[in-house]
Amino acid sequence: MKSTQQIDNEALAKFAKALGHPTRIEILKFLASLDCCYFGDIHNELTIAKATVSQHLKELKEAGLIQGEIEAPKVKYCINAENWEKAQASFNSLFELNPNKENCCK
Amino acid sequence: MKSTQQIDNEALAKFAKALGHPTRIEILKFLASLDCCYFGDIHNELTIAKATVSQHLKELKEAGLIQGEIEAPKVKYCINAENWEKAQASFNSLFELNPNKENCCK
DNA sequence: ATATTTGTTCGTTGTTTTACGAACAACTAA
DNA sequence: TTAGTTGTTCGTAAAACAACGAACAAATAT
Repeated sequence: MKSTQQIDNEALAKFAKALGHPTRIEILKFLASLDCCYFGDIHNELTIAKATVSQHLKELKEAGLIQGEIEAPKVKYCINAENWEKAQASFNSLFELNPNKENCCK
Repeated sequence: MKSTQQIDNEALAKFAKALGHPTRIEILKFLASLDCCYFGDIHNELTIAKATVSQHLKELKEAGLIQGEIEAPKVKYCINAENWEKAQASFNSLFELNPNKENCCK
């Protein structure tokens, strides 16, 4: 059986992995700045093919960081506020460990 | 020419990518809890081949999150405190964006 | 001098990621 | 009914990732 610790590590790693691409960071910052918008708005902000944008949005959605809703023929996207806070808490708990500032090696 | 924004996104994505694997999270938490230790101590904490551990350490080092020093025949590792704080600041600045809690879609 | 300990690097295997164009589905407008 | 708009999905290709055993390098111990 998995320990809670391992589960936490996996949850954090999953969020981190979703944040691990500049385009996805850009999308998240854009969404956070607007509350809500359509696929086309996001695509306009970027310089990559729509198929690629769609793929990045899918990953962010699967990680739980955003959510989308069809508003035909458009698709509306926004940050998933609940999971956004969970992610924030996860990263905080990692960085709060605050390792010794005197590095023991170089 | 790249905008500062893009550079920031890349720096953050680089940190996030390094954090994007449960084993690497585990390594970082372990290191943060001890100030410093040897490769063997890290390997003992995990249940994977030493070649794989070495590979994960290399990635964490390339992301700047840890540093290592040879103390023959052992290798000492620790968190890179300076970059750890930079990473913390990067994630903080992302999550501080604090998107609207009223999700516009589901 | 030889064997042992400690980690890294190499080579391999299979999986995942990133990016794209093209095809498609679903709705709207003419 | 037909054409246009909006995004997703499919198929593909190249690169990166994850994991391993084996070989190796470098120092220490015998």
